[in-house]
Amino acid sequence: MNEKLNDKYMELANLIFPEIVETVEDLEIKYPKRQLKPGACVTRFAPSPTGFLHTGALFTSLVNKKLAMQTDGVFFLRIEDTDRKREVKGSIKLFTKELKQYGLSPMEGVISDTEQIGLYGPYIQSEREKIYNICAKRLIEKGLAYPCFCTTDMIAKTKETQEKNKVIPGYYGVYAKCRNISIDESIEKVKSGEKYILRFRSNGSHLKKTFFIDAVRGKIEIAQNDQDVVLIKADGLPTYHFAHVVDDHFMRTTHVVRGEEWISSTPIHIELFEAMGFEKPVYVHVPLILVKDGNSKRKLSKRKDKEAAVSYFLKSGYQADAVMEYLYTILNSDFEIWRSKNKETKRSEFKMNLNKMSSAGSLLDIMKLNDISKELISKMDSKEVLENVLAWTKTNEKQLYDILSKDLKYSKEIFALERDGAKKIRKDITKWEDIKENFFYFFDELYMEDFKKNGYEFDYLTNKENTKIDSKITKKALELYIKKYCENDDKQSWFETLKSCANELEFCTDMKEYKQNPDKYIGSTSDFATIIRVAVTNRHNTPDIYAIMQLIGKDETLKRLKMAIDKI
RNA sequence: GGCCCCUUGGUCAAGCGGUUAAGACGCGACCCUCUCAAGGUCGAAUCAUGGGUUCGAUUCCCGUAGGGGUCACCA
Repeated sequence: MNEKLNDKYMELANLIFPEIVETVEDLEIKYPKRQLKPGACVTRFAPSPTGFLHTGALFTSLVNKKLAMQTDGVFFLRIEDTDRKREVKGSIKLFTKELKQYGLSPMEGVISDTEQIGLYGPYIQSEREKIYNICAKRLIEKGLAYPCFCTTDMIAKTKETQEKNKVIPGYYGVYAKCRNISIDESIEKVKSGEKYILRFRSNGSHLKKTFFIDAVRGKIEIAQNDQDVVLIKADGLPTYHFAHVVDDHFMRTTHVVRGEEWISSTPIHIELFEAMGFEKPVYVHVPLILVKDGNSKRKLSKRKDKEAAVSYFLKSGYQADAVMEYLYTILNSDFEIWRSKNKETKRSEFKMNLNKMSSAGSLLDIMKLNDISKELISKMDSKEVLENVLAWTKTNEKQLYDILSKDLKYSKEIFALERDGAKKIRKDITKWEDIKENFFYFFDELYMEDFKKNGYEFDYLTNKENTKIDSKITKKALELYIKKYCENDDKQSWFETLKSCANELEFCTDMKEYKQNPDKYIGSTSDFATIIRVAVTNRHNTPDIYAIMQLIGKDETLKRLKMAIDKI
């Protein structure tokens, strides 16, 4: 009796896959276990080509690659393009490019839009149809998969009824119509050319528990899968679940690192691995990166959040390095402590520990990224800054690029200010996008542009509380200063001149004295300097004003001072 | 709604039965100072909640609440 049933299964399998002659055993030989040292982890990043690289995906890629690197394992890239409807052209090219930009290029698999390397390929799922079919055939032979002739409409109706009757929705048990038809009938239907898909015959029960050890969270206990999930869709391609099991087995993945949104479908995967007789990988479900939305948090959304695209950071002028450094702070809780003790050490030497990964999703903290980025840029010398700024402006801010390129020596000098050889390095560049706002006044063209747009920033002084400084005093100060200004002064005498001017107009040149008796004076040296500063740079917050005057030169300085007198 | 995951200051978080509950970002004050940034010093701010277990719970267990995830011929 049993033998007869087995024969029927074989018949069905051959009917469905007549062209498949290879077996699972052939695949085992073709894709043998990898010869790696004990403990080496084989990981992969497996995105679907639906657009750009997502920030959350960047994080999982990081964990994947890090895990492989620190164990002398392998990190490969596989493309999960089994949903042809959602495919966006050019995604693969973009993914590989963006991974590279962030230093996360795969060591194996898809390495560009035209190349794949490695012995476990093909690494694009649409090219692996045959492999899935071989495995599916085996499942049919074992009676663990069956053709389902239900239409999507029928299934939708069943679901509706289930929801109305408050039973768990899905294709399982008595609701799995095609599971329960006789095998002879199945064979007949296939023979007669009825359309079908392939479903898994689950033996699980949602009343029973299954469990797995998650490398981040520990033991996770969930109800067994009891759904007869789809294995092969109408278009002949597998669903994620089936492809995951087949691919990660034959690509010999040891650690499946993926976002925590996959936890709830893991029981399906477990059952599928067991049905195929494959060894299960270690699951590493990493936390999601969240974003604040009103009072609550939510997953970074491709549609709503610009930060969801990794390109956003580069476009804004963050360095990939800063983004990675930031990602490390959520990667392992003790990274920041390690970093404070190893300031100059490469991140690659930091040992990641999956136990120390937070299991709660974390909010993307732009302020923290800013701080990291600022710190990183402060370590560059002027040459490096200039190179980076040129590279960034070339594609993102052409006008500034052209201006900077005109006189590279001068451009380098403005970045050298309070940087090269300085005891206290100026830390005011967070990202390259800030450059224009911070340095525009070094260029006449941009200075005028800013003036026309915003006018002078003298309000900073005249609107201060209890200030005695008004436009009349401002004008007087500038008139006096322009007479005394001498471009050949060294810094010391420059400052003396400034102070004497200030003194003449009853500004206090002694800060302590001024603080004690502010009423006795018009303002302080600092206020006086601010008047000059605003006239020359149109900003009240700039680096050393003496140095700026030296750099832009006498003519430009005088021109701006005069202009200010005129325009106030 | 079912199931699962998560819960220490505004944010990232250390802690793993006894701590003055680290540190970082952010915030505030002061110092320094020609402004701003930086730097220095100091400060405000956290164990979601109710029950247990225990001599003792932030820590262990159970419940509750809140947040998140997931319930496709999408991944």
